[in-house]
Amino acid sequence: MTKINRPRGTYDLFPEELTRWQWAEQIARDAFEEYGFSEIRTPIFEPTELFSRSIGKFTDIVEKQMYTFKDKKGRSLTLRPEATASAIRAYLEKGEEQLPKRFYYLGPMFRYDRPQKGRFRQFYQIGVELFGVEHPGADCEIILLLSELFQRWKLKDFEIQLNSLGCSICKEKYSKALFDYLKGTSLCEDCEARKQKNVLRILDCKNKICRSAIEKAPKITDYLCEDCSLHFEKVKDYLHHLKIPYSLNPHLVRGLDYYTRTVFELFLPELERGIAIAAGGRYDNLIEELGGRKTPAIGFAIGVERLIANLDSSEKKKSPLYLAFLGEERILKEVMKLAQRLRRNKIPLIVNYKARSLKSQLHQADRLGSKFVLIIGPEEFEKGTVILRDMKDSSQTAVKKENLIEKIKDKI
RNA sequence: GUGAGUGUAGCUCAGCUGGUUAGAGCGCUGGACUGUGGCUCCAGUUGUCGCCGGUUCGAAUCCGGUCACUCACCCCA
Repeated sequence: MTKINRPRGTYDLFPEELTRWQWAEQIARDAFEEYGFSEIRTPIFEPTELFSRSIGKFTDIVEKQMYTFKDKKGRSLTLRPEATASAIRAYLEKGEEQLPKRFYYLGPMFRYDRPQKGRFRQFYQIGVELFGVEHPGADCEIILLLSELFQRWKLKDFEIQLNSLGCSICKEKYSKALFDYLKGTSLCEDCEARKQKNVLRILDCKNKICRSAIEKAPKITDYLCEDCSLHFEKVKDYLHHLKIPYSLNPHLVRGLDYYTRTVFELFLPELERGIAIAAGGRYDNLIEELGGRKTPAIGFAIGVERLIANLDSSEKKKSPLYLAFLGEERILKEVMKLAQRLRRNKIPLIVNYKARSLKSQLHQADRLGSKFVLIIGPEEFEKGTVILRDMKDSSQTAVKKENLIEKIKDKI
């Protein structure tokens, strides 16, 4: 039979790697709870329209990266490419509750894209959403939380880039100004198209032609209305006050159309070609656009694969005990009974069932990383004892079965 | 979507410009060591040479196509 392989852009996680994932996830969960965020889990697929309406019809994500399919009744469904829209949908569907609301989530997202380093078709995001606080303190708190997380993950060397896109009026005004400014300048093919559909994205283009065209272009922060400008000043002020370093990047826009006012991205310097490892921003119009009341909101998402790839702490998994036996069936049965007793006392262990040389059993225990091995052979069987072998220093003692649990418990 | 590189044993890879039995290390199993791992030595074990087609007396090797993986562009977290 021919082997079946995993789909392109996906990967399998084995126990060795998962200990790092679990470590990182636990740190995130703890931090979120401390900041008053609670977990939310939403479906992995949603009506296609949820994403086309929120992310923006002319974004790459919606135009060419979604896993969209029809179910048996002909409904168009899409594997979620991100989670903000889902969180809002869930919040609205349950019935808008008292604000503010703080959610966090953790789970796989899906984008049909050519895989490469740090980019997968199924990838994990950890993120938070805060609904219902317009105050710039919320922006600061969200960025503080993000930076706190990276410190706890022992990645102190990050850079947070910050910008403000303003409200829809500022955005509109600036878009026009930028459009006018770019009239007559030649841009790359993609940006020529963006000019019509979404001018702001040109700021983000890495093409040399566009970069030089943009260099002297008006800055969006000069086009903010009084409220938005004040809001942005406050955010920066609070960040200073809390000593959270950031750098301003007036070219920072996001790939999703729903952002307003504060936007930010987090980079690690070691990461070549500057891909963001986490990003987020405010989306004050989105909840309304998805059918709710007008509700200010802000959030971020972290790319977990990119995060894990930068962790160096290799948390060691503790290995179970290994039960070896010598002789025939009745001794194995004795071992199985013993295993049952030990497990009931919460001692993790692995039983060897195959009657093979003690040498090979110890070899296996060594490979598995067991710190201790229990051995029962005919001799021990007769005497009602068990040999407890410490793999580290090769010392071993014969222990009466009755005392075994105690003995093991203070050793491990 | 565009471009480049790579597909040979479970893993990492060698195999020069085509030549007959396709190799090494690691791993795995066993032995030296009759009930004691990690070191050493010895033996054994493992292959549609990614797939399809072409050139040739002969293809892992050359050519075309195809698929997969990796990396970069693009995009994004």
